[in-house]
Amino acid sequence: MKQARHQMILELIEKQPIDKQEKLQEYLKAAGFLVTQATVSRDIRELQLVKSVDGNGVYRYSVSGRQEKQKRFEMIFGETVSEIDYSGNIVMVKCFTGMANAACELFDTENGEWSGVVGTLSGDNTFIVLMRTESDAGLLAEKLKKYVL
Amino acid sequence: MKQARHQMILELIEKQPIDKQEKLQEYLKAAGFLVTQATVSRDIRELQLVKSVDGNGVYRYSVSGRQEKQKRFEMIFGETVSEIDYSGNIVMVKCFTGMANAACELFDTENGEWSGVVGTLSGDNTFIVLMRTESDAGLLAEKLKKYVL
DNA sequence: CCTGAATATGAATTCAAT
DNA sequence: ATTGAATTCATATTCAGG
Repeated sequence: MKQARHQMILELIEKQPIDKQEKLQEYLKAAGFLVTQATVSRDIRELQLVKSVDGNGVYRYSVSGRQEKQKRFEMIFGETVSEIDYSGNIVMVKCFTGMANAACELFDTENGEWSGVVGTLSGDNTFIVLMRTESDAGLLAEKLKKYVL
Repeated sequence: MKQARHQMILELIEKQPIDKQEKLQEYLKAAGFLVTQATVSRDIRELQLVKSVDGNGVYRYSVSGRQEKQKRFEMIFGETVSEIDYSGNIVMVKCFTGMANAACELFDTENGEWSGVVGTLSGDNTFIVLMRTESDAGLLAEKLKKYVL
């Protein structure tokens, strides 16, 4: 139940500006989800939504910047990277031809997420990540593998 | 007064997690700004801060994703681009040597901000933006010029 | 664990004053 | 235009029950 409701909430808040939980609650009711404001409050926390203010002075719930960034990363990384491996303290990221630069830039902009990164170097088909230690390399490789489709 | 207070608020919320306006109010008092919760509420709206939730379940006020993205764009674009011009429906963005790809990628990721963009093409020192119409090109050039230092 | 009802807490707004 | 005091409104939490 909760799963589906969360999904619906995400859809609802991106379609129209919703400025209060009560309103969201109504939309949910219309979609067949009978819940109280208390539940909506919890859902909003769990989904890490934020009540932001849009230019003028209009409040609306929306997904956080972090989440958008993360989603974007997952999507693009998955579409450009074909394989991850590592040896010693170097992680090798194999990409579809010509995609390595883009993938590498993407990886770089996402810095702050990764720890132990010394630097990156990109060719056409592959980029490498030089890590502080071998164990850092292993951990990073594991993490990145999750994004490969 | 308000200007300085806004600045202080931005500094305060990034130093420590602040989960309610009352707490922000106290920090402000410590910094010599005597205001009420009502004013803090207004400041927060004017600064477009959001109350977000960080991984665990900890609320904190922070600057919105949009703002961060915008700041980042201004900073990098200003540091990589040297000159903007246009002719017909093409905008030419001259960059410091070797920077064009990065600047162009940055421009692309900021899509949604620009209207009338057909596509981009990057060399080493320059990238071009093909626009729908000549007037689109003029408008974009004007906008982008503001970011050149 | 998930939820609702009631409640407590937090935040926005109104109204008046400057 | 900016603010504070009081108020209303919105949201988080508590507590109980499934």
